[in-house]
Amino acid sequence: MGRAPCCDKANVKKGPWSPEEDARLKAYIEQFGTGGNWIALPRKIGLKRCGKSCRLRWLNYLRPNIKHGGFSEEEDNIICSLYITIGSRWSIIAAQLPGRTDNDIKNYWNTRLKKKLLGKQQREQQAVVRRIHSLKQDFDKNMNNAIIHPAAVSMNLNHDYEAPYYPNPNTSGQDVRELIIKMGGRRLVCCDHPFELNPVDETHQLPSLVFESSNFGQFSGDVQYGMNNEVEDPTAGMFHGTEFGDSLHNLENGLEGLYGMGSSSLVYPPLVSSDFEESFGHNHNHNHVFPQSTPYCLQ
DNA sequence: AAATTTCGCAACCGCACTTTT
DNA sequence: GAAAAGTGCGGTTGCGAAATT
Repeated sequence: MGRAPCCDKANVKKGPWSPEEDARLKAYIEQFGTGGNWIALPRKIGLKRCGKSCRLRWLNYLRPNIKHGGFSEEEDNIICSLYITIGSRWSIIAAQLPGRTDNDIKNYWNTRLKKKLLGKQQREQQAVVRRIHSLKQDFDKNMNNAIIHPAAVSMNLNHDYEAPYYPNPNTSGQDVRELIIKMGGRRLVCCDHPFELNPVDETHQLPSLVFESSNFGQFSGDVQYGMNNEVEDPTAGMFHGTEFGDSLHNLENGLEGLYGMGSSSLVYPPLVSSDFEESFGHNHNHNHVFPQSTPYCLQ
């Protein structure tokens, strides 16, 4: 047996509200409140409307101090940051913006803000690619021919993205640290399984630098077996410690303290705020590129 | 100027959850 | 504890307005 309908659908008016209906609903609620029962409300005031429809009309349009349209830059930024953090939980987002309704924010996001953010991210992406390219050139010059790993070349990358950069195993942690600072701490990934990492994942961001223990082992394998995929198992040459262990150790030391976390698993910048972290938790999965988490700013 | 397409938004729908009986 | 009633939420729809062809 299905659920009983909340009202007699056949005898209920649908569609836009007339000014008379608005006035009647508003006057009643202002004088008597909702009485804690939306279903009974339309009968009491002689409206041929579903109780849910009355509730929606009141919450989204008639109640006092509602703002419509004219979203400020600050509101845009709050919505974007929260959407990135918690997704389409419009009621929670609306609770952060006095006078805004979840419906309004949802509509605004779907029709305008999403496009605005997307356009901004594309522009940023292009700027970052250009900047990183020039930084890499500097870095290469300074670091005595640091390598771009052949695995990065073999990744079928869209031309909009820059291949991940695998630092020379002899690079010191301090040098890497300086490079990261220059890059503004963006899109950094350390992971244990680089070949499982989809470079253009759900964040649509490619890590600029891939640091992980096996980079060094793989480099060793290339040295040992050649650079042209002669090695059947790309992870065959991986190893830890020994001759490349020191540079890995240096690298991790260089990263530690920079973002409050440094390990061979994942490095990412701080979250939007500690409040969000408290409220919604955060993902520590390995192989997961954490979205850039500084507040979005659309100016 | 007319026809067509796209956009913006109010309102509806269905479902999950909570409260009441 | 179960069923019914009520509430709240997110996704979707439909329609008028604006933009484009």
